[in-house]
Amino acid sequence: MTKAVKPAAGEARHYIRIKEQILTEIAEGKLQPGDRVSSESELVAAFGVSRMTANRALRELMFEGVLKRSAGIGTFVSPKHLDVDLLQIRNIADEILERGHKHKAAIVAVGLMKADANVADALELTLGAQVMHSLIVHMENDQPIQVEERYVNPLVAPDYLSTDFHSMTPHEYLTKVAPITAFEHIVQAVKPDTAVRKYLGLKNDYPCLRVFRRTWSGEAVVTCALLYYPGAQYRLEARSTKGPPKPVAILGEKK
Amino acid sequence: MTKAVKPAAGEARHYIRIKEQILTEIAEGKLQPGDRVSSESELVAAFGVSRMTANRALRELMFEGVLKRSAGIGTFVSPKHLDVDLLQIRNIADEILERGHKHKAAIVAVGLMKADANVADALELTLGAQVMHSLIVHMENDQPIQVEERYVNPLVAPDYLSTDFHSMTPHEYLTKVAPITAFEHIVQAVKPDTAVRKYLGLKNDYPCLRVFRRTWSGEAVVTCALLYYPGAQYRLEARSTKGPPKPVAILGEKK
DNA sequence: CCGCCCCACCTGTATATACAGGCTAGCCGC
DNA sequence: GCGGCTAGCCTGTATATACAGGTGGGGCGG
Repeated sequence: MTKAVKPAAGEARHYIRIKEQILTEIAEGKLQPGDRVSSESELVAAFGVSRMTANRALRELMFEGVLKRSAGIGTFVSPKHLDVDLLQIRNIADEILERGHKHKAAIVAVGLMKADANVADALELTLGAQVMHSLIVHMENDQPIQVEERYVNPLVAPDYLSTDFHSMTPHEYLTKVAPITAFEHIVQAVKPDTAVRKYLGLKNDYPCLRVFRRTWSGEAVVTCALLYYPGAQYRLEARSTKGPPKPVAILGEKK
Repeated sequence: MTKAVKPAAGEARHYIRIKEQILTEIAEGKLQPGDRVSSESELVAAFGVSRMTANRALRELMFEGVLKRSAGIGTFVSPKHLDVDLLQIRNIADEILERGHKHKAAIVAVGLMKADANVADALELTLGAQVMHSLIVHMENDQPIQVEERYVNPLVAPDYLSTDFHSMTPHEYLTKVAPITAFEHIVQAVKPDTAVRKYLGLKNDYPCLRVFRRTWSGEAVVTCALLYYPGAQYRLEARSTKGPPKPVAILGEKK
């Protein structure tokens, strides 16, 4: 018995190394949804850890929705759920990176403009006030997956326009400048207009989720954004006091 | 040392009992946000379990956002259990009545059926278990505005099928029988299939919001519903501490 | 050939123990 | 009086071990 010792200082914890390896293999496609993952005892042999450590790695990945486990059978990769959101606003770049893919932003337009009635209303500014505007297409592995049109309140984030959106998403920048204290989402199914179709490379009648999102920081509206997701899912959950938020079953296009 | 033994058959697992007690004390207000929770070794003494078991209970509650922990200091109740009140599920009949319109339900199908894989998974029942099913079209001023296909867990609401859905919506009945403690929504933009198109009287390529909703009452899944809304909006908001989420501007099909 | 039982493998839970490292209060020496 | 050291409490991680209960396959007996 090799009496496996604590990881040397600076090394990642054992259970984290196991989680990372499994996540890597999923990201690289070596493990596909539905595939069987190494059992606890196989991980014990492979990593030289105790079963409790392997158990913890797998159990946490189950909590996180990555794996499904059932006693007597084994551990399996969950069906991919690209959930756009879960009650907190997530950064699309992070989500893409978590899936092990490459994020790129194509900047279509950035500049100043005068608020029309809709924009002024949404940002709670007066008609004709100067607002900042950006139109960005987010790509996952060079495939467009989100059109983001954003209007920003210059009183809250005056330096917005000088951000390098290739290295930092608008959302990332704004949450750094002004932490979100409230948000509002309005979700609709729409037929995208020709411009959006072009950006996303969609056929004519492909339905899109359109999310209209406003965020506040204290009393002020920071920004409103129009987000178009082709065929995406938009997920949220909540619980009142206890209650178990369980993983996800999709209940597909039944029959 | 009392050589604490496995819990007797039927009893809840030790770590679950600890979690439940803490959650109960939070629910009853004995523990307020920011309060210090018993340390692992105090729980060891109080429950007669090993520290690993107490650790698991606290760690999972941290994962679930209920507690915050920091080494050397202790474990504390997290501020704010996200504002679920704002995210309440509303009854479509009430909404229609609030708009001053007339609500009517057209009952397409009601009955028992065996759960297929998708339904069993969603309701957390075994494959082939009997579930109750209903398919209802909701009308606003005789215009169809929602298709509601619902699967109900008979263990929770055995009398579901004998409800008169003309005078009470399924949702209304179910919330009376089993108060909701958690829910999950998955929203997608879809092209509805021919059946749904027929019920809603839609043209071919009209995009629809499809909401897949599950609700829990305690540990049990009460129901899962597939809701189709033609061109509807689906709105949610939340705030973290204060922050004013104001009414809505739509920022329509701009340009 | 069919059915039943048992065994091998898997996860779920629990225990006792150990070492690490963060944090704080209090003591002790200068 | 003040600064530094230490003891004690706390969480974080890891190990070896044990028993439970679900699942499926193979072998054996009728």
